[in-house]
Amino acid sequence: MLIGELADAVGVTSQAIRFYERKGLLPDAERGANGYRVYDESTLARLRFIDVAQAAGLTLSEIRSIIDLRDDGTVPCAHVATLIDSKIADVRARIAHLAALQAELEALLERSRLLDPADCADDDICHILTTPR
Amino acid sequence: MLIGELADAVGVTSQAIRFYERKGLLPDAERGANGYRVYDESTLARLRFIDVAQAAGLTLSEIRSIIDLRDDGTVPCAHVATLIDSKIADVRARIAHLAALQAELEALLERSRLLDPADCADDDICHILTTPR
DNA sequence: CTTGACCTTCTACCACGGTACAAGGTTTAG
DNA sequence: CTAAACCTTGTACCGTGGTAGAAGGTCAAG
Repeated sequence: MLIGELADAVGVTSQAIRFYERKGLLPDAERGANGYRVYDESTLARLRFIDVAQAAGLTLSEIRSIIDLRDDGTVPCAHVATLIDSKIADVRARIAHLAALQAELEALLERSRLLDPADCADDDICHILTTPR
Repeated sequence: MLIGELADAVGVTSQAIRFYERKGLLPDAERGANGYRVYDESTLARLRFIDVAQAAGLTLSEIRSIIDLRDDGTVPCAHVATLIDSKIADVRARIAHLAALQAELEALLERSRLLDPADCADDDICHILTTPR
């Protein structure tokens, strides 16, 4: 399988595959006589794994840490559970932050309905944002 | 007021102020005889505005769009209300996305407790992530 | 007169996950 | 024989919000 075929099979670009290789997410590819990268099913599986792991919100370097364990012969389950655990904490924190921001923005929008544009002084740029609560 | 004093007054670095100037968030500063940037209160106010607007989740280019209207002599209220409105939609979408991710991660974590590491086959890298639901 | 703390410009770099060339080699079909 | 559709490498760039450093000018205190 050539890089373009692999790319089509997984739904990424050839460049992305080379990028993953450079980042150590894929092993250095076998080469044909012409220097072209040649792939088998195992790379297909690994790319699908990368896809699944990304969908689970893992970064490429986190995914790499899993793959590295695997390639060392270690079963990465415990590490993956730890990653997922801290990712959950991370997501929760981001949700809390965004929820607070949303409440703030809704209050601002409400205020923008109550304030009169004519009261918008030049030196505070925008009284919707700068009027103290 | 020199750039360092202004920076200290607002709680940002001198470099950040030069950065804002380059990005058009601050007017090109007046210069003293020695070439140093010299500021008055209006820049202080503008920096505080940038701070408030950033806290409201606006990007620097959105903030710039507000400032540009102001400098054109337009009262930016309607624009700001629009920005806030679409920012709310944006934040809501991100929260929904993160909430789905959180549910997914929690399901994965739960599964990691049920699966046996010994079942973790070599070719799927990590059965916690790849086992189909 | 020197030392230290400022200031100036310009350039490069950080994470993140790629994308977009350019300049060349190969392969396949017509 | 040529055109297209591949492949190779290397490098630079995207947005976001800055930070870091180099190489130099200025200013106040002692």
